Amino acid sequence: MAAQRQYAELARQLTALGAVKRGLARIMPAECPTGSAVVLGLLQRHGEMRMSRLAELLAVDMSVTSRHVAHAVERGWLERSPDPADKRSRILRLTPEGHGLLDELAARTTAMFARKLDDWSDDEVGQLSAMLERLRGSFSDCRDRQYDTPPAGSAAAGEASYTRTEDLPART
Amino acid sequence: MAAQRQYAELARQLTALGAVKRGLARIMPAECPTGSAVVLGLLQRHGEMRMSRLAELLAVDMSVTSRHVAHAVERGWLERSPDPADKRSRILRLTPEGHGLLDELAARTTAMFARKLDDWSDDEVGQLSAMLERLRGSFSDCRDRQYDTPPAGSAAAGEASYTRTEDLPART
DNA sequence: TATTGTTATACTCTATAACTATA
DNA sequence: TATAGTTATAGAGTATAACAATA
Repeated sequence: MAAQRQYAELARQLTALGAVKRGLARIMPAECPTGSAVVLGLLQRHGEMRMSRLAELLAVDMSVTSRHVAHAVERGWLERSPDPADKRSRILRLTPEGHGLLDELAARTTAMFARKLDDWSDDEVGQLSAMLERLRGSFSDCRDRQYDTPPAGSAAAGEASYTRTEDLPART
Repeated sequence: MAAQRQYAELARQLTALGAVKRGLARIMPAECPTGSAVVLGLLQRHGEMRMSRLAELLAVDMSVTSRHVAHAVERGWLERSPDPADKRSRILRLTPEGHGLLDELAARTTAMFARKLDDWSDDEVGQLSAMLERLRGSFSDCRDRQYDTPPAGSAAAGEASYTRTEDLPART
């Protein structure tokens, strides 16, 4: 539990991160907006998966995911094959072109960070990543219930995943 | 200087921050998008100023700043008075309504963070803010010069402020 | 001629809602 | 009836370019 001033400061820092994100956006290769890059990155990290799983990892609505994926498919970076187990679903998989683009992306981001963060130690970069990871976790946890008494043995902050905005618990 | 893997991880964490920012966006009062909130916050923190200075603090193009300000002026949260020293400029100043909205905003963000980050210590929140501040600094520094030899006594990373995209040093 | 600020246009990311196909 | 995914539409944030007024 921190003081109000600290929360205000954190909010300011977070909303001011736009410049950093635009810095990342500027180094994207042609035809590849950040959205595509993130999709490819998740497929690289987690392997092939279905749309719904990807939407979950992206933490955006599935309609958004669908568009990002369509963009990448049109450019040959990934393919959608039918899921034999469920004909409604499609399996997403990186193509060789997708892997190639990922290599290019890694090279560019590394070059940029190496330049911008040349006075950051290995450890400091790691600490920032870790804190951001934790921050994301704290926000996606279901700490939204402003109901006073969480059911007895409460696992209130347990697993909960939504791939669609409608599935979210009521906002107020 | 960190390893490539760490840079990739940092890039991932940064691009995945959307969910957190949307969390903040959701608690905004009616008619008040995050853009307005940030503008008001900067005026509260730094006092009255001109458009160009605000654009600099926001780190966005002045055309964007102009729209955010117009939105806030239309709703009575701030006023634009002519600058006696330069008839091209306008001085921005918070109105009482603007101050009132800022109070409301502070209350809402505090409530949200207190709920979401209830297991973060005061110190941890402070550390994250500090690292984000430093990150922003590292990115706005003019470390973009990929020209090999910075002029002798180089103050290459010195003061540099742009309020307009056109004013930026060539991108490649 | 350069600078301050505004406006018009376009692009990216996102959500909501309506729809199709399958379970 | 519910779920997986797509598409159409709209809103927020941003940049670029053209413009007006002033320096």
